[in-house]
Amino acid sequence: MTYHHGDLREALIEKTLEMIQHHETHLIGFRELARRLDVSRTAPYRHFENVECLLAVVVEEGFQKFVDALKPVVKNGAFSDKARFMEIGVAYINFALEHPAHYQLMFDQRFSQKGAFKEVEILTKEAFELLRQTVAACLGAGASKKESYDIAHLAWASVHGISKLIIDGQWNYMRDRQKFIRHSCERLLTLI
Amino acid sequence: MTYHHGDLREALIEKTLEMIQHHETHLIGFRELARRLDVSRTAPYRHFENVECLLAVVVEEGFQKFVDALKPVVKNGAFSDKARFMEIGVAYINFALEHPAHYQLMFDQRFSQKGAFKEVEILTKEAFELLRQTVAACLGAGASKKESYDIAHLAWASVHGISKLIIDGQWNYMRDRQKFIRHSCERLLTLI
DNA sequence: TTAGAATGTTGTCAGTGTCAACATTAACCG
DNA sequence: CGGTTAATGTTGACACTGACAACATTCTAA
Repeated sequence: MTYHHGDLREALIEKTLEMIQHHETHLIGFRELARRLDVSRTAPYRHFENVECLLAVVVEEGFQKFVDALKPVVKNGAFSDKARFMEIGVAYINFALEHPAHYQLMFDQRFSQKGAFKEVEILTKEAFELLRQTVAACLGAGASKKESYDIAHLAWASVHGISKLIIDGQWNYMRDRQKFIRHSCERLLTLI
Repeated sequence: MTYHHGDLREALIEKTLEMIQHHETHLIGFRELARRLDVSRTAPYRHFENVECLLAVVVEEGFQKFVDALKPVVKNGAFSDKARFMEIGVAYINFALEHPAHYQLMFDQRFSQKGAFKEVEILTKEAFELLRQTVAACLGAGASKKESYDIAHLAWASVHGISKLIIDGQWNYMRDRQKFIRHSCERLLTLI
């Protein structure tokens, strides 16, 4: 047994992700993580100032995965612009539903407030740009940039709202969730 | 100085609301509340099983206020059906922005999961019905009930998404928020 | 008036985050 | 190679939280 762990920093991030996937977000904490990694309670402090800083890194990784999930759809040449817009919506919501706890964390107030966590901010913008450019393509050359921004923001809000309401259990009574999602994303095309 | 407080239960709810309004949600807890109400640390347990149960009551009051804020718009005969739909959206978002912390709590996962907190569930449905009936009126007699449900759900998601993204600080860079909100609610009319 | 229910208090335990002081190991430099 | 220093891990301590049990006081109703 070594006194030094090897790569505790990475291990902390991994275990945190694991706990998030297992819906144990409420149990995440330095003491619990240390216990699971067989290390002393304050060892994590050598790698992260506090729990929030660790979570911020996990959030960054979430947005990275998020962008990676959306990019194939955005780059897929088989879609028309409008079909692409719709498929981005579907892919967005499905990502959220496949990683609910992670998605929650990614959009937690803590990481978007007061400009701390700059990396997170940059990645969010990157994801948004994927949507915005698709909207701009749908609108054609005649439209203003502001209009593409407005519509993209509204579309973002719509898919975010759907994701949130489903994840938070507000629509537990709803059957045929997938049908509703596709249907809604099709409907959102009328916004353009 | 009386040994008994008078109405500690009501006082706990009031103080909790006060703390929410002062953006001190993170400080809410039985010990802190007891301290502020000049009562012993475990006195709150005589009135609420645990903190979550206290919060559930506060959430109920939130939905009550919410419904009260939307009703005047719904009942206002001066609006056409479509204008009413739009104004409900604006009123919805403005309620959320005027009571951000309370709104957050109202839609917290904890109170909509697994059918506990039935009162909350009933009030949510009541608020949704206000929107759904307006949508049904817009659609006219020819449309199916399912269609009004689908569109109302999507519209709900949209205004919820806008509210959440603004409250959570994701759109801090956005100027002319009010203009965007009205503009978006107008755009949502194309969904019908 | 008095027994029992309601309400409030104190003591205790387990859990958390965080800091300071100390121990061990790794890395680098002469 | 050996020794100094930085990186990393540990232990102890403190303040805070939720929660339960045992006890105290007050209110209520027979």
